[in-house]
Amino acid sequence: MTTLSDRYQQGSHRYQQESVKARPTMREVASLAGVGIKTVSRVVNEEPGVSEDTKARVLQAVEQLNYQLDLAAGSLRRAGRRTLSIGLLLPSVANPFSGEIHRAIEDALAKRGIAVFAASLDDDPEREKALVAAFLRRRVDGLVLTPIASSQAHVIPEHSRELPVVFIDREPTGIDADAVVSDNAAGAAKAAAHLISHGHTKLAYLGDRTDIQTARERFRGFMEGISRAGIAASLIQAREGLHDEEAARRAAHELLASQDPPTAIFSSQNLVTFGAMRALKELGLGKKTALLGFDDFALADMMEPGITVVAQHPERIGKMAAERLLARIDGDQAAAHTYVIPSELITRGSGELPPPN
Amino acid sequence: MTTLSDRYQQGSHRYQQESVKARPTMREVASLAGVGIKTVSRVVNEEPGVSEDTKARVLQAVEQLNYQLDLAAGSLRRAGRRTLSIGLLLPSVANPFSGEIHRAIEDALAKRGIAVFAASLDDDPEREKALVAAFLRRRVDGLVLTPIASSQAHVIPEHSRELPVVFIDREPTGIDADAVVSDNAAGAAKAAAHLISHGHTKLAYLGDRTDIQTARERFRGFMEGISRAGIAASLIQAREGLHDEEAARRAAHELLASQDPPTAIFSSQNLVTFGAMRALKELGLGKKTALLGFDDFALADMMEPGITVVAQHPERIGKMAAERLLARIDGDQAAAHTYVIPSELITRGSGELPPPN
DNA sequence: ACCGTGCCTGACAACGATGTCATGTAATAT
DNA sequence: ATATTACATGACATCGTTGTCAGGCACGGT
Repeated sequence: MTTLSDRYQQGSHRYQQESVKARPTMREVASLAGVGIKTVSRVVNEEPGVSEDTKARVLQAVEQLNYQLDLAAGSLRRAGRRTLSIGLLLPSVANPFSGEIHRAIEDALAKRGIAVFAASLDDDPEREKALVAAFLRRRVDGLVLTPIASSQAHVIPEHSRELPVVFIDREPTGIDADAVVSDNAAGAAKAAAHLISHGHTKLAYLGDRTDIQTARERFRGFMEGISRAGIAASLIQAREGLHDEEAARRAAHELLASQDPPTAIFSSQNLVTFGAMRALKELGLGKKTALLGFDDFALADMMEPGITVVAQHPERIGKMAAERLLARIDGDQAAAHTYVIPSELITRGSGELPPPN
Repeated sequence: MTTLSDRYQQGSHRYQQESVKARPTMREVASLAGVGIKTVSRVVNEEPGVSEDTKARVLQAVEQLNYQLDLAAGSLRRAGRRTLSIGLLLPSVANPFSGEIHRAIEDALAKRGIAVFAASLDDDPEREKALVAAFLRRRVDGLVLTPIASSQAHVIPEHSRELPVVFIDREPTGIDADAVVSDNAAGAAKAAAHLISHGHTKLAYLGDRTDIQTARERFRGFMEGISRAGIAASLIQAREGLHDEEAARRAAHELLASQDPPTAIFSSQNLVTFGAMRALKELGLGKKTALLGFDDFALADMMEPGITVVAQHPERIGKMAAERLLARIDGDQAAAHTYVIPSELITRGSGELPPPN
């Protein structure tokens, strides 16, 4: 039944029977302070209705024993069974774009004392399902996730539909929930228009795997930008399904070394942009063929020439996702909505190179 | 008493009283399967001693109700009170170096079904203390943390000394625990030797804040490398306390624009390297003054010239930290030990530029 | 027949906290 | 003086699970 096992092998951990006293419980604090256990609960949770006097006594006992509330135990009984934790599912925690989103979410939730479980999906639908299940078993108060499976309908089980979920980066399918995404199509269209405005007509499109929704959106937007400018789609050379740097490098290399090479390249994603940069460098075309990438990256301005990009705003995506999630946790019952964070064209040189006359 | 509040404002979340049935409990599964609750527990935890027959019946009920075990509730009673979660404290989850460590740890712990709470410290001792406390309240099974406070003695409360903790990147102070670090001093010495072997004698050292242990180690190692090569320390221009790119840029700019500029620069950290690269570019010295940075980074090989670095191995640090943590969780009582992950010099051009003759 | 010996199984208490509710006490209104 | 109200407090059941332990049953050996 379990695809990824979620148990815990019984270890041989022995208790240390030394002088170290065990973590104190609320009961012990209560008896030290000479009050009832419920009063301690009120004090540590800053609930009203405790006299200053008693409160001081309790806090003193807390201090003395170095008492730490057990949130997990409390959540068992707490209204709404809140655990003060949420699950965050990213393509990979090692991915800098994801990292920025993660950070924005952490900051927004820290104010409310909510901790974040993070996990990496690797664009694998199996993992998506298994990790969502793992977080559900931990009774997280909400989920922020980058969907990958073709439908999220079976990812979130029936009885958990009331669980607040916000999708990021990509819109979900088969389920009705908030989403926060970049304006992928509009951004790509903007890129096309920019290259065209610099005189290019022979454009190349390098795209990611087509099972990724954003990749499809960017392709669609790019082609719309092309057609709006009155350029024949037949002039466009498109290569899709490029999921890593090496594949992108090869594809770019082939295109550029062909009879009739494109004069400008649009790459739909970071790794693809890197691959294209490599190919351009290999062929000595870095300062001749225009390049415009989707996604900003560190040191883009330090390249020769600087790389022009359509930048997304991961920190705004993260912040918005956290806000929506909090609103849902607080009971917002409004209809699901997709929030679009506008992208921004940042010119740095590579996208402004003119075509050879 | 609480510096960073860790409570949860009572929301106005209303329960949906619709047809959606609540999350099922073990008791419900038991009664559907016609068995005792403990038997269900045995089955879902894959404990031995249940007949195939009963097991099948239970699994069928689990399936039918879409039952999900509540790990938090279980951990209340479970031996050793394991929560199957750990806390990870990084400089920032948005930092790519931290991201790679994070990923390695996640992968190593996922096999055991352990989830990771991640949080960012921003090199702030206050946050370190508050976040450790927050994780302690969640009864994590262990902690992996990048220490920042001058002593960790008061960060980990007395009664939690048995809690498995592994420090990464920097060694802890005032507490006896495992640590996994890079060979900072040796790596920096290697860098010094490398630059010297290419004929440089007028070297500059650009370093981070001196309250950061690794920064001090790298400085120490660098100066040792210098003196081992028989070069007078007076020939070295050192600037420390550079914590961001802009400060590093300014410092590098000043040094390079002085009367007697260095012919080679060693930068002790990523952001410092970026600042130095900027200064070199501004002054048109990118292909004249040698540069060698501590820490590898994306696109280092795409620069003109490629940037030579002493690369750390974040994925190995993360893996080792996770392994040590698991060992401690499983009861390993061996004396605390610091594991050193060797760094690696990667030559790409910038570090091999000769001094002007 | 009788008694161990395993193997399955479930009743029950307990984990550490919070929600409910009753109680006690002091302050205010009548 | 008595009734009313407000506040402070703690006893108790309870959240969903796991550890303990005792009981029932079938089997084989005597």
